[in-house]
Amino acid sequence: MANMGDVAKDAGVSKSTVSNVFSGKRSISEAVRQRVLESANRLNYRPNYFARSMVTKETRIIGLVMDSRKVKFNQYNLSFINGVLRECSSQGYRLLIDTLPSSFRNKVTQMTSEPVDGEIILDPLTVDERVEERVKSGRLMTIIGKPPRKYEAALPYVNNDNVQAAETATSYLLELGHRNILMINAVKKHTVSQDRKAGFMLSYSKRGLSPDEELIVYRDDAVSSAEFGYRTVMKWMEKFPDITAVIADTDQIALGVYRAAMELGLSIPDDLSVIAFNNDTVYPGEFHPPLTSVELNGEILGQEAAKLLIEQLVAKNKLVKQVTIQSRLVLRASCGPIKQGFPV
Amino acid sequence: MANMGDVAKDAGVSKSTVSNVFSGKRSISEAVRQRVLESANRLNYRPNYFARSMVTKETRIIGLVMDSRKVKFNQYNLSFINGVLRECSSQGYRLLIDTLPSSFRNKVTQMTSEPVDGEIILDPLTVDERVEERVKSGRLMTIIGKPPRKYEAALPYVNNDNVQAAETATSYLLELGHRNILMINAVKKHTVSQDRKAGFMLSYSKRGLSPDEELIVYRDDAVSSAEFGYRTVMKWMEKFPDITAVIADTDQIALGVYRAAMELGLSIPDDLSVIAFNNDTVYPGEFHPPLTSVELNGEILGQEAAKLLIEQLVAKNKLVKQVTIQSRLVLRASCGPIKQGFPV
DNA sequence: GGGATTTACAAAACCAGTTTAATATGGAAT
DNA sequence: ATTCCATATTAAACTGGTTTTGTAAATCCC
Repeated sequence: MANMGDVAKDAGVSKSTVSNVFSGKRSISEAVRQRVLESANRLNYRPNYFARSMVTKETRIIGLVMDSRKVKFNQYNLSFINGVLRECSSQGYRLLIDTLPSSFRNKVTQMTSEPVDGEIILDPLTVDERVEERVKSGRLMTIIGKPPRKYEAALPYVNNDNVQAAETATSYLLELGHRNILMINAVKKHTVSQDRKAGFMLSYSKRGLSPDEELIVYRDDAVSSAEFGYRTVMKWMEKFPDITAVIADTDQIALGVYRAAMELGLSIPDDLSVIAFNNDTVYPGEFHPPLTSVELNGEILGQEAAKLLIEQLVAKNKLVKQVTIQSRLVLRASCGPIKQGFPV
Repeated sequence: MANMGDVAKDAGVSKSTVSNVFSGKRSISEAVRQRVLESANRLNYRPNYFARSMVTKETRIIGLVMDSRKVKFNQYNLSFINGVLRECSSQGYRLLIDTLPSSFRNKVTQMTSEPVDGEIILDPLTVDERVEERVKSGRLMTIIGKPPRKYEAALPYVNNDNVQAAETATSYLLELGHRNILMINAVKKHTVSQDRKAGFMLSYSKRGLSPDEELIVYRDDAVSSAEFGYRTVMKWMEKFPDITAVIADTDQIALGVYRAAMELGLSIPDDLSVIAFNNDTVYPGEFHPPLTSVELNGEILGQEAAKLLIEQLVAKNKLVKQVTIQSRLVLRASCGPIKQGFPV
């Protein structure tokens, strides 16, 4: 592979001239420019990515960091990624998926700086060592979701207003007369579950009510979403037969809820109302009856996160900015007023 | 940020000693090793990724190249990615998503070598400039799917046996007595559509039959999958009311087919049999009746592709290897024998 | 028309690592 | 005691770019 020196020699100019042709930083006469480009083309030369990055200290690569224990994107992550990707592509950044297990990364021989200008963190936890580590070494990042509380004021992030979202969903059901609402929440260690719980509680307390906290269930990430939704409803309905509504963490959970309802002979929405938080549904028309849901706009979140990060990268005077995307409740046909008359 | 020289000075050793501590290439006495590591830790030092890569000529990054016109992964791609990711993670490679539009990449000031050791190409086209370009500059790659014909013998790839898969699906329907089968094929310019067509035709011709070629429809990638499936069935059933079976490119297409069937008052499988090619279904239980499908194992394909690429990267004596993953027809409840008696 | 500024290019220093060649030390083998 | 060899360490060269500094020629300004 030809290098800059080879091209310089071939074109009969100095290395710095070739450099300036390719970086465009200093002016070069058109005649020389053409001669250099011609030589470069003949020698099939392109500037070495690393040599350049090493001295400019800029990689034009953004890292995407996910929970290091799982190495698998789900539907939920996919929407973020697509948003991030769109922004990266339009601003000329590449996206590096960071999945190396920390066991690997901590081996002395593997220990290196990360080849990125900044990173986007997915699925923040209430105590998150990925964040700790990056704060400590002063690396730039943006979080999708709410950061661990101790960094909430210090880090840029994009998030839905999850308290609000949960409150809206809960209030809708309360207004329909439901009182025993099963809340299938996100995984407990994820920050989002705290906000959802808060919104849920808030909605009750604003009406002078208080929910049975046993009806707040946290997802177990070892079980598949649909399966967890199914099992939870089957189990809880047995213990609390007066449940008349379910709020599900995702539409995939809701899928399991639907299946359980069918199996229990419960009609949706007559016997059971269902709402789900969701990103961009894959199969929007696949629920019968269509699923009432809180639209979370994952793709927008991803795009805004990338935008925010890149803004930080190019800014000289850093400032911590946080973006909130409002979600909205989309009414379809899976919720109805509570049945009057005798309980089942 | 501290560099190797700083650490060397702090630990009272030479730069090359520090280098060897971190690379593990030459032996260092335990006492010195500890001293260096301590200094490094105190100075919060880690070796610079680029400086190292520049001289070792190894990045331990794999590129994932998708169709540059679309900057969006679909469900179908997600399964590949997860497979690739799994392999990368276990072998210590990072994954770089390459989405920069060629308009960007071809600007002189943006022209650089790619910071990867090798690449995985998604959705190969019958004429594919991404492949051309990489072959010309001698870059290592592995393709998921069948390469353009002219490179079929020259490039490593992993693929399903798509001729076989299509033949199996078609034969199953022909054996059930169906003769007018609507084939909703992949996008025409994708190589996979050619193989699917071949298998479809082959199945007919083996029985001395020949299909109405008007019943082979190619997907339009401008329309969403489910929507395309829906529209196509609505349109074709009007023109060819004697269609009794549909083979769909993906399960998402099948979703649209189901919807169309419902709208037309056709019962599945009594009036219409449906088969889909699919990767890892997100909602396996979501079809009523459950969808008979050709399981394509996207995740395995992705993993094998990464394995194949990494194998190439570390091998001294290059050889072109191609991997075929057999798919299998999973019978569920969406196909049945053709109805006897009067046509509708 | 003479000084100031701009333009076009080159030489050398620099970025942060690795690799090579050279040297010192200690132990085993002859 | 001398040779041989393995181990441990270093100085210097090298990777392939960019940036700084320097300088000659061209253009600008009054």
